[in-house]
Amino acid sequence: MLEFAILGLLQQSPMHGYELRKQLAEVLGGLRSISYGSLYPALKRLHAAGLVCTDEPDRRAPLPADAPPLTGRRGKVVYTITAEGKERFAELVSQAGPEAYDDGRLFGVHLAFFRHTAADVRLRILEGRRRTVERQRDGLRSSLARTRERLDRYTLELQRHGLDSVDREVRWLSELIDSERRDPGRQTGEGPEPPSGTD
Amino acid sequence: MLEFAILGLLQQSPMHGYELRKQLAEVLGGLRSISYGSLYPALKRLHAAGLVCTDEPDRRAPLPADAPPLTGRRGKVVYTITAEGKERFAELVSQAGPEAYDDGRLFGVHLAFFRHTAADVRLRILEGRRRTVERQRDGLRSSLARTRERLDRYTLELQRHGLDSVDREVRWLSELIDSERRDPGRQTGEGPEPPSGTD
DNA sequence: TCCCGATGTATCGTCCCGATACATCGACCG
DNA sequence: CGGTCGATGTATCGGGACGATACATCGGGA
Repeated sequence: MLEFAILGLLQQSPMHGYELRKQLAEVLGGLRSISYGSLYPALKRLHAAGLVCTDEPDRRAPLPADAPPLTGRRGKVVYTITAEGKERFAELVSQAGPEAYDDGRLFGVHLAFFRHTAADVRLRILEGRRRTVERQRDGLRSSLARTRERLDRYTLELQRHGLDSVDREVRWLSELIDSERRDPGRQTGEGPEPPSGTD
Repeated sequence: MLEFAILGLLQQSPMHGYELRKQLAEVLGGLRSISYGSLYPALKRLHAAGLVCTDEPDRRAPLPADAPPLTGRRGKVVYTITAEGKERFAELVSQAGPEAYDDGRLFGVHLAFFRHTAADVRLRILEGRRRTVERQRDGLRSSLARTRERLDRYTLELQRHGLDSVDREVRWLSELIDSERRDPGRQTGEGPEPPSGTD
């Protein structure tokens, strides 16, 4: 998930971890920002996989355990996406497996990079997500109907509010889907499928 | 968090892990259910801490690494809360530190056990949560105002929807708080503070 | 009878998080 | 001129939660 988001951001321009985190928070909807404990390991994984590279020479690897803990100049590290990284990102964008629908955050990241996504894949993702949320809504609704008498006021309120939220999300997704259907080619931008290519 | 929820459920009646998971999903708002990878380690921690006990004799500990992987009868295990567990739960309920407000799930669990919670603590928790969500809302709102022109339609929609959600949550909390203020002693039930005790 | 799905317990590797430590830089102030 | 304070910036650690998976039991239908 995080890797996907990082690749998407680095595709736009090279960045520091710090900056990356801020952009990430912005893209993710502002409410939940990513922690450094997630970000740096993710960057390390991406670097190890050759999907990003750094301008930092090699001050990273050596450092034996007995050295005083990193009291050498620790400069900024700018991360840049590689050609493999771009390939991988395009792959992730176009595949959009069903796991993208269950996790709201992964869906959010996908949505944030929709301008890199082909119109048919966009529709697939939106509908998949709607299906997931609809299932949640139905489960919640029947659970609420089943347990209406057994539960106290607070639990009931919590479930009512939750049901209202998912219900609104379904409607929101439906609006997005409708608008997508009305005007499929809206702003694909730089997707891997130019509109002239009819496969 | 999970420990808190488990103790709260076991307080009502002893249960299997499987059953516990279903109840948990119900209490948590139905949308996100807990996985066994969380549940069983949590039960193990609680058992190690002496907060719950099992009816299972001791088929658990031995089993050296070279034995064929657990081909002995593995029966159901009923977990029961201990006296220490009840104490701990009452402690967690009444303390309700500020960390309860940041995490929506922890807040949800607290809310689900509000009938075990004293009225003043209830109010404190609700207001703390509202403050957290208000901050989220304000941050999101200003971020949206700042970036309105730079972002594409999809990201904007995502943020608009997110803002709408937190806004609704604030209003929902405000209604709960108002109703709580109007009628503080509503249904404390079995809280550790009987209404006659004026401290 | 035999298999299949629901029930049920348990672990593994992985991801993510909060807390923390450490380092650099500019600004403001004495 | 120097000091410190907050923003910027990199990095790790322990722990919690998750998905996937394995294993076991039991009832019912082909």
